[in-house]
Amino acid sequence: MPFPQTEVPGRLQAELMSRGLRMTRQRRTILSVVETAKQHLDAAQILRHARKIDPQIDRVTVYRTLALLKRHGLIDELDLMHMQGEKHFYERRPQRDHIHMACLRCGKIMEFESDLFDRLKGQIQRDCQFHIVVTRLEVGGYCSRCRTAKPD
Amino acid sequence: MPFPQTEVPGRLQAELMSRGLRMTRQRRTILSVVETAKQHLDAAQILRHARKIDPQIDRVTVYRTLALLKRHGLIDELDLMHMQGEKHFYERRPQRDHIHMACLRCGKIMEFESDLFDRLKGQIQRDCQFHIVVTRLEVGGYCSRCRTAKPD
DNA sequence: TTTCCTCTTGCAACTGAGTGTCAACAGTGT
DNA sequence: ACACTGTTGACACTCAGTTGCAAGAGGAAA
Repeated sequence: MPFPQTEVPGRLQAELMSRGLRMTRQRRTILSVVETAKQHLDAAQILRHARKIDPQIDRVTVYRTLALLKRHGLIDELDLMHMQGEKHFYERRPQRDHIHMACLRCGKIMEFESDLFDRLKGQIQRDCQFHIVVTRLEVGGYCSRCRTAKPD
Repeated sequence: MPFPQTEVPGRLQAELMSRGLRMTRQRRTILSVVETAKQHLDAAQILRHARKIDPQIDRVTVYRTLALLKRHGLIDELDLMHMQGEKHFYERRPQRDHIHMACLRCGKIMEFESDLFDRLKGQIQRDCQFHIVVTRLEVGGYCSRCRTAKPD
């Protein structure tokens, strides 16, 4: 996911405010959690982190804030190939889309940017006359470490 | 999704039997539903269709059979950008992977095959030394009919 | 600073997809 | 037909996410 250090802290908050949305104590908390996350977090993990800062925060507020951020295109929702049940994971939307690769053996999530991916998106827009808002490319398989000993 | 008419009827059943799995009445029913589906169906829809053929069939059996087919790589599971809640949709695994495009306005699902997509997968395998088992590329946006009048 | 409007929150109850357990059942090879 | 073993159906359960509503809190205007 985008390195926290390459991002301006408070960017999500600034974006929401510039859109005229109310900046509440709870939203600030949840935004800071999402913004400083070092892995992909699901809603329950975001709630746990947020409660370390503000123990009163409710899980409903987390869901609502994530929905808000998603609606405004500020975060992306990932499934990570449903490797850990049906939960969804979240990450700040990066400058450039990337691919998520999930190792079916060790569970590691890897990310990959590619010109071909960018070109593929361009082809879709042109050939299908489809205006792309969001993309999600997830790949399941075996990472270099696990591929030599893959199951069944 | 792959046109039913281009597929050998009973292919899924033949595949499962060749893998030494028991061919029960219920499995035959569910397989035929999946094989002849004309759109992407979720588990509940597959159950409903299956019950028209065999009213005794239980939803647990549908879930178990879908899991079996998925485990054997005979069907793919789709999220279709979570446009209709959290349900998952299923389709026979086609010869060649394709991209799913979901119109955020009218809900239409379109499919697209692309050499660039095939090349991208090759690049991932090479550059990341990642052995790909399954891919899912879903795109959300606005189709040609809806793009002129897209919301907010 | 205080007021007031409106949006947001927390709570509780709910929904709906999917899972685990276990006794009864039914394929399949002999 | 038998017996072994994998499969099914019923039921209760889990867990992510949603809804409705009264109370609370931004923040713009006075």
